Amino acid sequence: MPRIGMEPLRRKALISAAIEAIHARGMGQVTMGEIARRAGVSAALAHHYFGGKDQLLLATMRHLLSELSDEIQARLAEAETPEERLSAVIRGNFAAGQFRPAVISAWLAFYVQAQTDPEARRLLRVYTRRLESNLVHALRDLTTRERAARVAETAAALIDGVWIRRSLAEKSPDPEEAARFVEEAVRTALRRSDA
Amino acid sequence: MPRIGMEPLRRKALISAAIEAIHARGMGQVTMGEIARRAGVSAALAHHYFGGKDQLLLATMRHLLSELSDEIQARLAEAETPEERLSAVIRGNFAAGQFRPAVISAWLAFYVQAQTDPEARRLLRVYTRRLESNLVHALRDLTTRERAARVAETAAALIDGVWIRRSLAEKSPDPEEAARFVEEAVRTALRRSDA
Amino acid sequence: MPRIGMEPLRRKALISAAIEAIHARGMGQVTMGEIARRAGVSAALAHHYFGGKDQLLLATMRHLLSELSDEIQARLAEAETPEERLSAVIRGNFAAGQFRPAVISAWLAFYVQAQTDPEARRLLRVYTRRLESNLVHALRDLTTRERAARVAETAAALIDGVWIRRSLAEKSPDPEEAARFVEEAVRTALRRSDA
Amino acid sequence: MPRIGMEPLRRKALISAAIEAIHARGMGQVTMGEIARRAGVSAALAHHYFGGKDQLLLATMRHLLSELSDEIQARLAEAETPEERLSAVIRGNFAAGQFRPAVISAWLAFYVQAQTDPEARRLLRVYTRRLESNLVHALRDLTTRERAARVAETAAALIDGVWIRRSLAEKSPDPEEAARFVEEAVRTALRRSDA
DNA sequence: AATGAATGAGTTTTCATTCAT
DNA sequence: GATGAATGAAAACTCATTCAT
Repeated sequence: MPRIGMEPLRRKALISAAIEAIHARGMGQVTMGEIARRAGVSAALAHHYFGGKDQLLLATMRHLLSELSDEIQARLAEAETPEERLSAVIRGNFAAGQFRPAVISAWLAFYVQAQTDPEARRLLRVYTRRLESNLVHALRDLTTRERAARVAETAAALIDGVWIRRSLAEKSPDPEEAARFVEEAVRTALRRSDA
Repeated sequence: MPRIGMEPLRRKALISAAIEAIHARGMGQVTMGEIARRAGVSAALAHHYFGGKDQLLLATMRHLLSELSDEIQARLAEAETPEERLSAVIRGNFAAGQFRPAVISAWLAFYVQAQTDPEARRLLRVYTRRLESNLVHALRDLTTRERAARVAETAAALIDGVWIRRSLAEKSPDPEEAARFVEEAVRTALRRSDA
Repeated sequence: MPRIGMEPLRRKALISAAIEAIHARGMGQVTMGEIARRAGVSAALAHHYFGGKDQLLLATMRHLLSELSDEIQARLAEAETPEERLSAVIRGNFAAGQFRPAVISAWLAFYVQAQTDPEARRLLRVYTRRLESNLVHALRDLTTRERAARVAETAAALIDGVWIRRSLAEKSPDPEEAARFVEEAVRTALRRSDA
Repeated sequence: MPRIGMEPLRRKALISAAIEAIHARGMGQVTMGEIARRAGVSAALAHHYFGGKDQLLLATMRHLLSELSDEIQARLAEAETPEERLSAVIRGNFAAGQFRPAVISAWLAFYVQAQTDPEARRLLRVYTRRLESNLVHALRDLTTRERAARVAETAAALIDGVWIRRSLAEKSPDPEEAARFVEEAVRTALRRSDA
């Protein structure tokens, strides 16, 4: 069933399938076969497009990272006050598309991968730095420059921490509630640091 | 040359080897052979002792959980004031034995495992609840009961968040600095919530 | 962009590419993709033209056999004395077009193929018989009929033996020197058998 | 069915099986599975012992080369005159264990392999040099030193050439006849070179 | 108790081949 | 006529697990 111009669609389908498969089976157990089956293509095609399991996984993470970036940029574009910018960064991280069980599984797996795989680590650093830079930028007008860095780190840690903890909680994660929780905690840290 | 009384030593050696192997190869790639080789025994023996790969990995997890618990309990036993108890919980989480690259890799791997494996999830919940309970207990005398729960959650998220972020940073993690950072952030949250 | 009259050119290009590919990767590892890429066409087209890998390889063999035959016939056409005819056969086998590393690899590969593949064996027999017949014919006027057969076999063995040994030697093969060596050895055998 | 001390036996069985399989299927088509099945073991074991297909093939050739060497050395040990030494080298190359269709297939395949695989080429050089050295040594007392080198090369080419040609002949190869043919041809070359 | 030997089951990977355009 | 797309089938290779010793 070869049709022309299918490559981009197949690639997307494979990446989506990879996210679901990682969630369902766990990163350690996913096979190219499983992912390809979910995407409705042959394992051979997945290989043809991505070159191998590791590279499909990296492509998947690049995709998630870029989606996350888009979520945050879209919110930042509409933000007008410093408070809104701060909120945009936090809420972007808990956007509906991101804060889903399957995506969380992929992120955690990515953290693990980053421990050993240099390319994964590099990608993760890009995300980390971008988050920090966004936070520092938003906080610059809300406190002194020295405090901004420290509050930004607190905020980043809270985002990651809440993210992970919520993803392991019994009930399915509630993005709105999680974002609100982080926002309030950061606001608290911020007011305190004004004093 | 089997010697009597070797079993407990071999079990410990295998668990340590598992932690190192997870760090070196990544959870997805660890093999019984690799673990056994690092422990200086045959793969067949590792099998014999633990019953299988999954169970060896779970035993490793239980070991880490119990070590963490011990670190915290030891510090709590010496704490006399509520502030010291709070500090004990935080610092226990960043204890030298815990906050090492290999152990961090193993912990992250277990977070991932917990997304799909019920037994791993159960074990991780035990840790989560114990941490929360320890925190709430320490905070009870420092603020109102309602605020205690919220600050405890903030503290827990900060611990996990700082933990992960530091473990992925360029420079090798500094337990003392990390603990201090979390302590200060929690103290800030606490003072603010008094107001 | 199909153009008319391209087929014969493409066929030749594919056969040349096959020879190069066999040399570069070894007969066992050649793939249609590799050959097609070297010829600058798609694997599908190579398939279309030749009907399959085996048949492309046999066509390549037929091509080599026929080139060798042409080399010898061209030289025989110009030979006037029995000695010249003998020389023509020997030198034809070491003609520049034939005695190149890539072609040598292909020939050896075909020898191997001929061990198991009946069609390849049939083709190789044609070459063997033609060589013998050419030699016997050239030798007929130089010695007795009985001796001619024996010297022809010696000559044939020397041609094949020198061919293989030179092609595997460290230095790149020197056609002129190889041909002269065989010629002299055959002349020696011939003079001796006169006695 | 694991029994202790089986490794050397299995290795030998696998090498024999490889020789037969190469003959039956052709080098390009042999699979580890086929070889292992012929040896009565699992493909996994073949991998375990040899590390991969290429290495099994190299091990097979090392085995054949060493057998050939043994055949020649055994004959040389019993030879007393220069003529007997010369005969020992020639007949060793056509020894019953060597001059069998399956072994011939393996050798040819090895020649091909040597075109691209450096390790195979290295091994082949060892054989080539040893053969030449044996021949020159045997010829030294039969002619002048300068002629010895040239006759040795003729002899070596004859051995290889007859070997290959006989292996492609219709009738199954006759070692005795082949050896006699080469011996006579070499003797002829030798007598001539005396003059 | 401990291990080397052995394998079955499964995974990645490669390719010739086919098909729609 | 020519190709990119797609796949089935088969191969190499890996590994947890079992078994005889």
